[in-house]
Amino acid sequence: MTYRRQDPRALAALADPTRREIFERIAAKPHSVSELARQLPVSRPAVSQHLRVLKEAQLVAETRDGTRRIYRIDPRGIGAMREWLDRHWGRALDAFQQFVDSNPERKK
Amino acid sequence: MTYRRQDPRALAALADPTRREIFERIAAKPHSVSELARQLPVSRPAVSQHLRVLKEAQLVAETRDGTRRIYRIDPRGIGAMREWLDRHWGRALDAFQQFVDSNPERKK
DNA sequence: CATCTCCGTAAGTCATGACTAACTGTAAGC
DNA sequence: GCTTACAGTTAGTCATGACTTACGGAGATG
Repeated sequence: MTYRRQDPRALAALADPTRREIFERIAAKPHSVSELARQLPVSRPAVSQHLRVLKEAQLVAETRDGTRRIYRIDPRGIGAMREWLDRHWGRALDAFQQFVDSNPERKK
Repeated sequence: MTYRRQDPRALAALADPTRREIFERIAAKPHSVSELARQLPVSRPAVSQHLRVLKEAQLVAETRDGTRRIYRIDPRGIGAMREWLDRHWGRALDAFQQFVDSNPERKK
């Protein structure tokens, strides 16, 4: 039951290459859905679906402008990811250092 | 063709919850394959396959001890992820700040 | 009102990948 | 040698999710 502790959904959201591409374009500059779809090799509904996932992961936020929806970066998502990563970063370095120390250095 | 730039495979590797669990256990302390399989609700081959993905993403490294393989953290994977994240972190904050500034604050 | 553009949703297809069972290989202990 | 624990690989099943087409709703413009 210690299984599946609370983890950033952002990790799974950014695993998909198309979604990463969308996210990076939005990071560079806010975009509407059609704008993104025009630049990408997927249909507009596909972009919509990706945006929903990114939004649920709090990686992007939506604002309306008439019938258009402008998507921009939401800092919370990457913030959560960064926290998760930092928790492991120090630990990883420690463990690695410990491994290096406790091992006789031998050249390949 | 600007599509699919070089990105850390670590992102996709850590998207799977089981793999994340394995990674966290290894981060806490080096483990052999059977040890991990005993603690998790999946079979040993499944763990083996997950470890291969984590190894390819440079998130874990393998050392032999007789017939056992000890898996420990490899700093390169999280390092690459951290770099990727940091590239977007500043940008996200800037964009968000700009959005907040350019918007009339109105109470909910 | 009619129409046009914007967008989300529903339904269905198809590929990917997470999993198990069965197998092979290797080191250690008898 | 035989056996036993260790672990990677293969083949096949099954669920997930990324994509499409078709549709429906909301806002602007005539």
